Amino acid sequence: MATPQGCTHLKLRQLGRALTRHYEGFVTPSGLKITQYSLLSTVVAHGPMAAGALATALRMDASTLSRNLQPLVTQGWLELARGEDARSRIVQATDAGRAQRTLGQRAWKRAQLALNARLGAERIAALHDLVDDCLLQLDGGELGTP
Amino acid sequence: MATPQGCTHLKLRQLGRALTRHYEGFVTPSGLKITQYSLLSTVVAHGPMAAGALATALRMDASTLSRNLQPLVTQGWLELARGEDARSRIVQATDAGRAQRTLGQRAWKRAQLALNARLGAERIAALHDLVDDCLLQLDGGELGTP
DNA sequence: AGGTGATATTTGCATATGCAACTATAGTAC
DNA sequence: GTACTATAGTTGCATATGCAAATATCACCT
Repeated sequence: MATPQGCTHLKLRQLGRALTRHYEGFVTPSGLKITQYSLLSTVVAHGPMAAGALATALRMDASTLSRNLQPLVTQGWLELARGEDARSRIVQATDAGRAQRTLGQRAWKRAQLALNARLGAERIAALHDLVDDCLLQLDGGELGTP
Repeated sequence: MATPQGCTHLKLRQLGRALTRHYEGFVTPSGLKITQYSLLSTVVAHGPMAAGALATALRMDASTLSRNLQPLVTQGWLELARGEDARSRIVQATDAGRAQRTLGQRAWKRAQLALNARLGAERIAALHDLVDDCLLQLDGGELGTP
């Protein structure tokens, strides 16, 4: 029976920082930060969606999303429209946004393949499965708070 | 042969955000944010160390560390001293810092055990191993940049 | 219609993150 | 000993992150 040693959060953040450096090296030259690419790409892939739904999909606080959208709106890659419900904002990509996403996607693909090569595709696939499992578990009952 | 699907960085950040919420629920009441606890705990465990060494240990940019130290110095938990080399700053814990770390450690332990229970100790142990492997690989040659 | 509580988003505040440029010091070459 | 280079930290800038509170709107009840 394995007993985990050390802090999961710390380990994950360290790897996160390392991965950020890795991806930024490939993606930033295309004109997007990797976090911005994730956002833009999600909207393009999914189509117009309410801000709240986007935040939920990315498991991000709504206020964080609200601010993270701003640089992309300023660049003219995303725009906010009113939904039927006047409270909600619909996030949608512009033509320029779709074009930029295509650029970013190429850069992201190179980054991902380089990562697979560096760490081993098997290891990455295993990591993905494990992370997906954890996310599913955590999405369930929010019983974890004391 | 498994081919990884999706973006490793995005998955990891999503899990990171979820874990931050989980740990903060336990650790923040003790007076520290989880990131600050990691920093304080590392310094207490290791003893006085140069800022650069600490940044390297945490795989964090030196400028990020420099700023992250400030809240802890302000609280009187850490202090900066001059090293033999007048360029370097030695980071060390105060008595209050060691006491605060003990408090934080109890809270962290509860958070970690709750996480183990929630996700399964086996799964957490597997995740730790995988993350450690990745970190080792990435620390090697910085050949990943295009 | 008016009041009440729920929902969707944004703003205030504090912290985290990293790159590039800057400062200060050390080491080295001449 | 002065000039060049390397090293250690900090500062300017931009972005990312989340909680609590504020705002706007909706849904429902009376």
